[in-house]
Amino acid sequence: MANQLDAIFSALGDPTRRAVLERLTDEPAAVSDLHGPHNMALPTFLRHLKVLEQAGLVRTHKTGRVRMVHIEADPLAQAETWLQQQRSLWNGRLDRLDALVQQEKDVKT
Amino acid sequence: MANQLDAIFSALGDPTRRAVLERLTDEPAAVSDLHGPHNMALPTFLRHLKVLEQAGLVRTHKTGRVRMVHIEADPLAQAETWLQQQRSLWNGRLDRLDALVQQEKDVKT
DNA sequence: CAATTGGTTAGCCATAATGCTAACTAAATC
DNA sequence: GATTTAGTTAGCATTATGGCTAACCAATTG
Repeated sequence: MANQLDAIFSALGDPTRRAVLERLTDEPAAVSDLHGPHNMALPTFLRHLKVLEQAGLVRTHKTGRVRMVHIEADPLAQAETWLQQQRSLWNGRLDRLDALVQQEKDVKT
Repeated sequence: MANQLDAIFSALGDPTRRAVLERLTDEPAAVSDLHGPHNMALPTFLRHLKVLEQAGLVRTHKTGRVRMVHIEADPLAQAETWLQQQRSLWNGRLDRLDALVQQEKDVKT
């Protein structure tokens, strides 16, 4: 995937993965704990985790036989920034439209 | 796809589609104009547009033989809201951690 | 040290996504 | 009315994604 944003947004485009992130905003958790509520085989679930990890959205470290997973705020912020930029450009456009309308009004009076 | 967010985030997870949206924040455009800068066959590009449309990110209407495409702000806002919620929960958690640390300090003094 | 627990690896299958070309329709223009 | 232009539809090939089972390793626990 070319862009970092590709990986981030793609990762977010799956309900299982978003649910994992939602859970992780609360506190870090072990792989099995995260797996618990999701009705799928563990290896399948593990691959979702790997997608999140490769997008940089979570990090993990293993101690003993337990792997702990914690959320990483930065990539979420990146995604948010892109969206905000779109909105601000969009708003800028609306402002310019507004200005045009004003101009029209001014001409007519 | 279960959730609306699935469709939105998945659609955003592709550089061509994000580029189209970036272009459309400026002003609406015809299909061919949008296609111009992208090095792919028109039918392929059309399918990207369809993905954006099904996610509600753009709307189109055809007049004569030209189909105009314009951006739709709402779904972008939805995505942004989800990200903001995650961040605010995350911040809440940091605040609680902070409180714990403070408590520790207080106990020690 | 045997059994359990937590996680991992490998391999398979089905479906969806992304790219293409070829052939077509319908509107605009010459 | 013939030609060009804008878009559409159909069909094909390749790769990515999301699910599974089976077999395995390594750390705990009994």
